[in-house]
Amino acid sequence: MRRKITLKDIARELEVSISTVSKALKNSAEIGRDTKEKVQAFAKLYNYKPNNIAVSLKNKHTKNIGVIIPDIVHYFFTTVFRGIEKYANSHGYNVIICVSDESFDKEVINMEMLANGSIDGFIMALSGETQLKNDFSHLREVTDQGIPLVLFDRVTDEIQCDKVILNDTEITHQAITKMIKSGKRRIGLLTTENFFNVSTDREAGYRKALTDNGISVDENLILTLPFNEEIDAIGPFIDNNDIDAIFAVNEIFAIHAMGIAQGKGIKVPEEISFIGFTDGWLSRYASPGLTSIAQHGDQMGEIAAKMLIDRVEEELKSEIEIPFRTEIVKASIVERESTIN
Amino acid sequence: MRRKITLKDIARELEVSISTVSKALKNSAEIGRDTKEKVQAFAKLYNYKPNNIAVSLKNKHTKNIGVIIPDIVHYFFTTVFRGIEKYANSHGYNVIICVSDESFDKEVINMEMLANGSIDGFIMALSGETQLKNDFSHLREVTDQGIPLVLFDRVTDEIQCDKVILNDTEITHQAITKMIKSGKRRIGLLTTENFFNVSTDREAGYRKALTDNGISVDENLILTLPFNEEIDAIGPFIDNNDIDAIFAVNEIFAIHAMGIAQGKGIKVPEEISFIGFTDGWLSRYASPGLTSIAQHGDQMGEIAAKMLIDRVEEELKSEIEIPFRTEIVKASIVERESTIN
DNA sequence: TATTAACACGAAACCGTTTTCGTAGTTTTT
DNA sequence: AAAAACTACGAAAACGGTTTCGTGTTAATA
Repeated sequence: MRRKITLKDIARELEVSISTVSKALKNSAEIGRDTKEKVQAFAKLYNYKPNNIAVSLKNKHTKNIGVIIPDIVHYFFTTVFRGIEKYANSHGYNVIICVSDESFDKEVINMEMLANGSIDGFIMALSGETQLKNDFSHLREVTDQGIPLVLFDRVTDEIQCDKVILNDTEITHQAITKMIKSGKRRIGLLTTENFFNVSTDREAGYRKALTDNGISVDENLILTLPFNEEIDAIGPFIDNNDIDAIFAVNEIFAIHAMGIAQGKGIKVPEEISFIGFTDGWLSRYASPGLTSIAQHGDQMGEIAAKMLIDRVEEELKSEIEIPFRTEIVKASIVERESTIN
Repeated sequence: MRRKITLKDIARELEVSISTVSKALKNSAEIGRDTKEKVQAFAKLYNYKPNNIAVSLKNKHTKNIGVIIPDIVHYFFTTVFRGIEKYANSHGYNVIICVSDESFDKEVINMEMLANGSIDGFIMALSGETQLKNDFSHLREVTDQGIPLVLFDRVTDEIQCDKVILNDTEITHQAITKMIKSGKRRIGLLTTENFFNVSTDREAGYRKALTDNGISVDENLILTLPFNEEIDAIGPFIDNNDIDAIFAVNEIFAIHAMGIAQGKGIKVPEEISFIGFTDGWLSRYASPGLTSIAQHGDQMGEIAAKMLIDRVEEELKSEIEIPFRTEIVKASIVERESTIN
């Protein structure tokens, strides 16, 4: 079991000083040709790699970024994560990921674990509980310390930082308009408790699309489903409201509702059509295929990672403050067979 | 922008030495009551938290574990990850995750990035390319350095380390036997190139189940689908072979095949039944629901994390070598409507 | 009262780097 | 030939902790 070789080992072996070795390996002009070659050859031979931890301690930055998301077994978040990881890795950064599990406490604990030197900055989407409690002191704690933070998707106006969001309202407006254009009038909305900023935004798009098209909003057509998977309400909801289309704020609700409708023998999309948020595996492989809103998670992740890393590296070299930005990713509608084209 | 406070700051402010502060905060018996209380109060007031990096450098372990998986937008891997993260977090460890994207090179690069002090050990599933090339030198590199490694699911006999695997052969045997018991005789197998150990094992279970039940294996009933999503072959495969059941080594293949069969108007499960590996969202929300093999990813992840952390912490306190173990997780069959009960 | 033990704390080494600064020895300049 | 300027390298501080060991004070023992 070969132990890792250090600068000190090389220095001792080659009878030069540690500083000489360090400089030689960095190709410093201070060091003579022969010494450089000797050191570099030796280092290569013994496969020397600098110890990341020591470098981090010295340089005061770790090349790690912390990601905190509410859930990992979730299509959208995994695609965002993939985008983050891709961008980060190609820029020499590693990603430490923590799952808050929609819990405020876990979110706080995870942030505290990472905020003590482990990472150069955070990328996160707020947990459900955090949005519900409306308590962001842990975020402020972190930004006050000068640790860069990028929020994505589940964001808040309470915190001044970089953000990446989707044009939720707009894309919902488009989707609902599309349904109306295809002749639908009694369009149901399946949504979650509106402490989620995204639910609120999507509902706003829904309402505006209806009124813009001269249809008054029937509150009975808006079904708020609880946090857990309590979805028995969908059946009666469809039956009692003469519904001819359903827009759902997530894939699961949409697929579920479509399954229930099909079970009742209602024809999709002629009698009832469906659109759901998140263009994931379920939408793709449902039968009929589910028309859905592609959130371009990979793109959101890459943008978030770029914003964060740009800020981290800017802060290293200059003292000028970069203003906070909010980038908006444009969603798109992926048409499949659950809607009338 | 308050900077983080250090031991040195506290020492200066309280006019004691750094070592006294350090000991006081650790409640060392060496330090007097009054001094301890003074230091602890001050530390609490200014929210002192030790710098992780400095502690890591000193202690030579980081409380980080590295996870390398081939894909993140993938139900099974995310559940394993969730298990790892849960166990690790509750034991004070953070998880750095890298995605190899089924690429040998990325796997190597990721391992090298992390193997230089960033982590105390690895948990990984081999990339497709690695299994194809059969080149595990990067793993050996790491184990030779004494860095603990746990392989899960996609493993290899070439490397001596802890492993967590599924009883692939056995559960496939059970599933196929179940199909036979329900009257099926022409059972198709949808599989991938057999450089994946899991594909090989599952195929072995398939073959054995048939012969054990007195059915000879018809090689035409085994369809090997390529790495990408080239699945046009499924339609003709069903048509030409008088197939009455299909077992697929993953969820996507199964769902796809079921969709194609339904498109042809073949009745599921009466005329053709389906079982797929991975009990994910697709299986749950397909219509009819897909009978599937639950791999208990959370459990695999927790076991892997426990094996790794146990080994890391054992190595800290004693020099005795723990023998390598292979834990086998028992899959189970989740029955839904795509099979005859 | 002299000796020993217990107590409370500080100095310093150490983890593995990076980086500033000082200085022999050599070369160039005048 | 003396002064100035390079060249090539080493010593040492620093990053922020942990830990060993030494020591001055006080309390207990003989």
